[in-house]
Amino acid sequence: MISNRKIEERNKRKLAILEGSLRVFNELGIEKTTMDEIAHESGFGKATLYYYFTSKDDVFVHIMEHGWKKLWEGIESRVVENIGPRKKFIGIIRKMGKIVTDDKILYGFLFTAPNYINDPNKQPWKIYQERLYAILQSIIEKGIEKKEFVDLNPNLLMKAIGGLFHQLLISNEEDLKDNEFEDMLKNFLKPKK
Amino acid sequence: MISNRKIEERNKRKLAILEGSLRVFNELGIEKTTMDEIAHESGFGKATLYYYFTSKDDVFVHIMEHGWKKLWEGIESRVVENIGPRKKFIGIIRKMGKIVTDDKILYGFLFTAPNYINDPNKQPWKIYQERLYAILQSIIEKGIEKKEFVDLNPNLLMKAIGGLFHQLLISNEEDLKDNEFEDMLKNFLKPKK
DNA sequence: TTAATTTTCGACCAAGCAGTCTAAAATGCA
DNA sequence: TGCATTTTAGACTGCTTGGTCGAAAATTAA
Repeated sequence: MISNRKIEERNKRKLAILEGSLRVFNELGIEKTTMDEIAHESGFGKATLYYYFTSKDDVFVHIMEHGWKKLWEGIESRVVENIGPRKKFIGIIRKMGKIVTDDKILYGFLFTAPNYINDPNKQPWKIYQERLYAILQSIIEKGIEKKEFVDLNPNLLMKAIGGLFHQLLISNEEDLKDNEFEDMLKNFLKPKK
Repeated sequence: MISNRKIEERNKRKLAILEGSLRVFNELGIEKTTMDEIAHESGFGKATLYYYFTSKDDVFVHIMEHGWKKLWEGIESRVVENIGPRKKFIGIIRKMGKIVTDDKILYGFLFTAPNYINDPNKQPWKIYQERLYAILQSIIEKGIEKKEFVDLNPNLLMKAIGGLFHQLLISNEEDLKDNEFEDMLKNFLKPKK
């Protein structure tokens, strides 16, 4: 029999293992991290890791999925808001900024994680990633159409924003002021006269 | 005795090994690349690799050093040119863009290579990297001072440019037009009114 | 041609590590 | 309390892989 409390405790332990893994992954890189190290860091025996996860890959996949899902779910509601593309875009980016800066370790890892898994069928986080990109892309297109954004190849703007975002938010500078970021963003979106 | 021709041939072979390594590193990632694989790809026996390089780390270090050195040397002469910061900055960035797009495989690898070497004393490419950053940083500061650039934290602008650069130039899009890139850059640098 | 030097390489070795096995400890339940 | 289930873990295994060895092949110089 599987009581609800039991399941919850199990999930807590899974999470503890994931958090420990993340710390070690982050410090040593995925490949240099051993399961023994993860076991030590998260305070379980190695065999216990294999009780909760099927493999090292499995641990990695869970971390990725959790992070991307959280990011997607954080902005999901804003997608259907009935406001102009400029406002919507800035709103979404700011929300993402908050989520990411709230857990820099996780997202620092997420955004720089190498292609550790090769099999595309075993990358469930990609669903969320692709949704996110698709949404942003479509907002950018609308923004350009309505002359609220600079008139550039949307694909390119998307990449630039991605780069900006990545570089700005992953940095562990404390002096990154909210309004500075927004100024820069606005500068980006400002249509040419 | 060591004839000049001999040395040159040796260097050619070293280069062939480095090129083979780069291909494999790029395809599989550094960690998943085995010395046997590199040997196969570059057409030598494994032991021969160790005749030319002392270790896998050594191969990696040589690739990094070669790439960063090339980038630095490509822009070095422009640093002392007697022109305004705005022009100088755009000139340098464009030159870097050319170098990078001319060897996307190398620089794609360079810009995304994980911290494979931990010992900071064994990262000779950092010299070039740091010089490059320092130069750009100082030009940005001058540009802001002279009101030729947007008035933002230089550190932040530096990061954004890095992100832009990275994302724009590494993409293997063929439709990345020169003027588009420049427009975007100019938009970035345009001072607020 | 022959002796010295340089270059090449496959077989081998040892370390490190993902994943397994077995059994013990803890927990739940009657 | 005693039985069944769940959870834990250290020892072990087998494979992968960085790096070495010793000798053979190629090249050079006389």
